[in-house]
Amino acid sequence: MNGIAIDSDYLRELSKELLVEIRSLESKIHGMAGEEFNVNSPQQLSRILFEKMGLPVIRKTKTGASTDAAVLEELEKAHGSEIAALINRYRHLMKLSGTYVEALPLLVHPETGRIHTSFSQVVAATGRLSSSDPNLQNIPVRTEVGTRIRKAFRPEPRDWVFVGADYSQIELRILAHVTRSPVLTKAFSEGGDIHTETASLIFGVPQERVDSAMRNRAKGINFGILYGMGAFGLANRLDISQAEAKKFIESYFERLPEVKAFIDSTIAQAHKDGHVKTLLDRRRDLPEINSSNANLRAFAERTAVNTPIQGTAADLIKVAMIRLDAEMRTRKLRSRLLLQIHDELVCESPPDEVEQMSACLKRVMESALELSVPLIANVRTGADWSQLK
DNA sequence: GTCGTCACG
DNA sequence: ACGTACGTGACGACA
Repeated sequence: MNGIAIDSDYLRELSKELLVEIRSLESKIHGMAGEEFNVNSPQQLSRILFEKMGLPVIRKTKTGASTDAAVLEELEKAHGSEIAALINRYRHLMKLSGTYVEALPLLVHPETGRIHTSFSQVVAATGRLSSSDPNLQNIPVRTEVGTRIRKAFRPEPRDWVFVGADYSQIELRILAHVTRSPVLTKAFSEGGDIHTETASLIFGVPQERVDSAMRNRAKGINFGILYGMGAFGLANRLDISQAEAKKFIESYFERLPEVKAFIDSTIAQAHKDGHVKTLLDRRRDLPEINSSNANLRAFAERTAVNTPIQGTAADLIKVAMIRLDAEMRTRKLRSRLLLQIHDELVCESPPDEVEQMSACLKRVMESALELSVPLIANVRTGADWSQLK
């Protein structure tokens, strides 16, 4: 209903710049391939890389040899393929140009001058919202060009300010709550860095001795736990051997036995009930949890572990949104809630309401549910969306 | 319409 | 022996 304003002129300028680089990359790629072809066609690209240039096939898809970003990276690193790096950059720019820079200005509503996404409450099986036409929950953020796209989103009127708030480590805090793990609880209560803490624990070194590689591995495990990973998945994600990954996982469960117990009991309960529930009793049926097909069954078991966590986070932020709306009405604020991005809320406020909205967001989000660990919401303000990070 | 790919949490 | 981390939506190619 509210919609969010974008600077279309700025995006059109950005578009021109990106197209110049895309054309230049394209002709370099054609030059190295020795012929013109459609770089956007995985089929044609695959013929060039694996047949004409004789590069090794790294992984297969249903229909042929994979050319995804990880494959191209490997071709570059391990086989010295210069064309691979250019293709990855080309793909990146095409993606951002086609999906965002070109598309968004066409979606500005003629009467409101804003972009109006649709949020659905009934698509995602975990209880998350989903956003479409356009999806404003997947606006780029991880790269330099991504940041420049976020700059196009501006408060309107122009002297207003974006106020954004995101939950810190919401899913791991929920894991701490549902497992009652003393180790996780202590880490979150003392306010340290959870991945460093985890690394210290599973590698048996003091936190000051945890380097970035160790922290990264611990981070991989922490996320993997939430997704029901196995050793193979973790090994791939962290680019380590399966045996090594297995050791990390064993070490993790040895130090955090309550997490292991939660996973096992959740799966057992799912087999009994045919469904799992979130903290606020949202239910997800798992019709394939007792399937005789091992793949389907394993998938359902991972889902059984993930859904109570992801779904509780979804419940939690919905409670916060309802209370925020109530507060805004009570206080007769002119500020508007614009976006929800799973663990984050983005609002726009007139200058004289920024302080009040910031405090309100923080308080409402942090008190949405009383868990056994504190909830932390970090609030930021900015003159465009890129400044909220 | 399906596939491969890739953007986000 | 096998496939292999959860949840989404959108794009271009191709049939």
